[in-house]
Amino acid sequence: MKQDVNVLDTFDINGFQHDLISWFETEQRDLPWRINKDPYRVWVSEIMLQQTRVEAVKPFYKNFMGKFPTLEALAEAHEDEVLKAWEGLGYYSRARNLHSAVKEVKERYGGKVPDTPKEIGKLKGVGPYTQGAILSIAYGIPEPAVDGNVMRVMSRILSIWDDIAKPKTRQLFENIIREVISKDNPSYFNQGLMELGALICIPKNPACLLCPVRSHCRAFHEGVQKELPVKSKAKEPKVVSIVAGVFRTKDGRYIINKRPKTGLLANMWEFPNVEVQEGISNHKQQLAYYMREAFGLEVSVDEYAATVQHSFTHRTWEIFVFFGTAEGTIQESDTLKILTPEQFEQYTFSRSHKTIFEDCIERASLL
DNA sequence: CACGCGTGGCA
DNA sequence: TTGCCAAGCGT
Repeated sequence: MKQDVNVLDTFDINGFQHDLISWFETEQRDLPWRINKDPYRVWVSEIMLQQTRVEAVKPFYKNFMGKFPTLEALAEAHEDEVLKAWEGLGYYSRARNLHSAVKEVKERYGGKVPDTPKEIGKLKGVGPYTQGAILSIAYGIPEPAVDGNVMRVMSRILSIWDDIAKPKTRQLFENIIREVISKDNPSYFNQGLMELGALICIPKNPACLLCPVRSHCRAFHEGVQKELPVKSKAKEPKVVSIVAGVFRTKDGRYIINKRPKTGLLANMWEFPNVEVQEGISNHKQQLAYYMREAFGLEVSVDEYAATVQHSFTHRTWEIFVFFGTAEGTIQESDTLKILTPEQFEQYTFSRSHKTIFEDCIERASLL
């Protein structure tokens, strides 16, 4: 523990705090979650901002707060409504965990967001970063909120060469922040570090000449700001081939089904599809076989429609899409629906499957 | 600890 | 066009 903070032995903590907070006071962006310090509003913003850019979050946040303006409103909503409001933002378990945690706060804490690390850290979806962010921003409690920005900024300021991709490194920075955080204004200190990381101390080509704390920056003085932070690379995403069917019924509706409730894109709707087995080249045959085995449906797989590429951080989908038709009466269920194109609006899809609809529905209707 | 989990912007 | 991310968390 003491070893962690040896890097601070000759560091001007007070000067750094002052220069950082002064800069944040005048230069902070006007953002919808900075209107007040309502812990619920701060909480929602912190969840949405996980691994997501400010510009992407803004419209979702405004819409979400319009629909669920208070903790009680969100607690009383149905999960489907919450997920619908999250549609397109990504990382959907964030929405489910937030909803679940908000309900717990309502029931266990009478609707007041807890203000201790112990209690708040137990809430679903609230990890070390979010815990510190809510405590410092909403309650003014001097807890570290170490995210990617903070690790990048502080590794440059203190010239720390530990690999920030390693989980252990986050703890090193938490120990450092505990020493350097402003006890008078932990909210602006933490937000200032993140704002600096977003606007000035950016990953590539940091704007050091505009930086309010460059006089405190060891990497700048050593001329190594572009080599920090050290971050090892993730391995290559694997390519998964998928064959999917846009099946139309006689009355012009389309078959969709619901994904499993765990794993990738849990609970989202999609066109029926199956991973292409190694060594199988007849995609149409495999899809027809799958429809029979999975849904008990006899379908005709007709013409090739398109190949849709969709990349995740950890995997790439290569989706071969075919048009087809389904005969006879089909039994709808909780996980199988037959929709007119207009009805698609009411169901939640991932971006990749939306792409398929937009590309294919129109064309299928012309066949 | 390593991995799974989305999306859109930008060089 | 392709690669690299951006205010992490759960398991």
